[in-house]
Amino acid sequence: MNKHELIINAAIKVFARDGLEKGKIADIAKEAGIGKGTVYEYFRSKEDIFKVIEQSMFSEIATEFKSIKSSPLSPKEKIIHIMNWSLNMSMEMGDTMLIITELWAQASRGHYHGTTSSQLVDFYEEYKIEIEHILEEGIDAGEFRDMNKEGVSTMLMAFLDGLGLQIIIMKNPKVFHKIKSEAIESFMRGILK
Amino acid sequence: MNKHELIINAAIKVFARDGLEKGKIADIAKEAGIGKGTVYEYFRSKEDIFKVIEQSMFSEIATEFKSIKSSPLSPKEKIIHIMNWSLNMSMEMGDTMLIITELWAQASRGHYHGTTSSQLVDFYEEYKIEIEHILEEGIDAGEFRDMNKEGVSTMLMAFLDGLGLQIIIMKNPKVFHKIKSEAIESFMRGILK
DNA sequence: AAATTTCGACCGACCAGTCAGTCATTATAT
DNA sequence: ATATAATGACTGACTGGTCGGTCGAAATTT
Repeated sequence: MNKHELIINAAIKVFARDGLEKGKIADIAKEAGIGKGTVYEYFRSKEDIFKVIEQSMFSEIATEFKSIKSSPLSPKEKIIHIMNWSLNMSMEMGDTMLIITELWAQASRGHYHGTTSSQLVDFYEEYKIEIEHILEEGIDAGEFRDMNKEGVSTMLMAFLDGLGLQIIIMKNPKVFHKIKSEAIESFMRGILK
Repeated sequence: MNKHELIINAAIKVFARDGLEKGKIADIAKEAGIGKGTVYEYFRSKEDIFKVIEQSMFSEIATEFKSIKSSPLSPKEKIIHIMNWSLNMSMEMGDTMLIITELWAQASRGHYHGTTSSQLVDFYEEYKIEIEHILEEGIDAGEFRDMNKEGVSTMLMAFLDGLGLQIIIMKNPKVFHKIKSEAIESFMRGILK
């Protein structure tokens, strides 16, 4: 297999298990079945490896959003689709999802270190606006009640993050298949006309 | 001031700024205006300091819940009260709240390290049930629609966590005062009869 | 009330372990 | 034979935790 990818997959496993700080380069190398030095043939630093993982998560989300945006679904269907997709992703992505909590922790420290905007913050800003557009469409189309769009958009993202966290933390992801439909139902009731 | 408390306050600041791993004992000591050795007169280890902070967060929440439970509020009012209180806490607690993301990251790694249940997981389990009771009361009283109580309870907690995260990450907490009422409104619409 | 002793909170130099990143050497491919 | 890739022993910076020593205050003796 392509070494680059091999290292990334090993790193995802190790970071998910031990976190970004405690996850050792030596362990990533071992997990990938290569020597430690070889890791540095493909990546400048540990930070660099993490950045690539982060990037691939964001780009997967970006791709999905683009496809939703250009789909012929109604606003209501779009929101339901986003919720379904996001929750399925939380349930299926396993190790990669675990890394999101690392990103949250980093972003929360952003205040202090003058890192005015982490990539994650930019991400939230961007998709908040995307969702606001969908809500607007829905209001205009008479599907949704009138609402504070920024509020509801923030809510939806908060909601998906929070459920993602529950899924990651709790051991029994099967329960969530039952919960998912209730969650979507309940959220939609809150915004439908 | 009481040294124990002095150290804890300094540690909250340092952990919020740098995280549990990168936050140095030397910095905590400097922040507290004492020598490094003195820190170890009051705490066994860095881990120990963190545990105390964690504990105090949990006990604050436990106290509030106990008071809600024994209050004469209607189920609907109880849920609204919980949402208000939780979101205000996220907005006002500042540094202490930043530490919650560290807890999330730790808990998410729990899978691997056989730490079958972190204190955080136990916490979620417990309050999920508390909320289910309130929902049940509300259904019986005819205030709430019939619902999958476990699903909605999980949802509510996910929702509060997610909004807490948004508040922590985004720079402008003022926006949330506006959003808060919309969030509560929208959630309640989802479960009211 | 002055001198002496005891006490323990406080301190920071030090130690031992850890780990990211380097580089001389070896293995492999061309 | 040369170039390229892979390696892991090595290094140096870093930091959690230790411990012998300091010093002001409280207790005790004179």
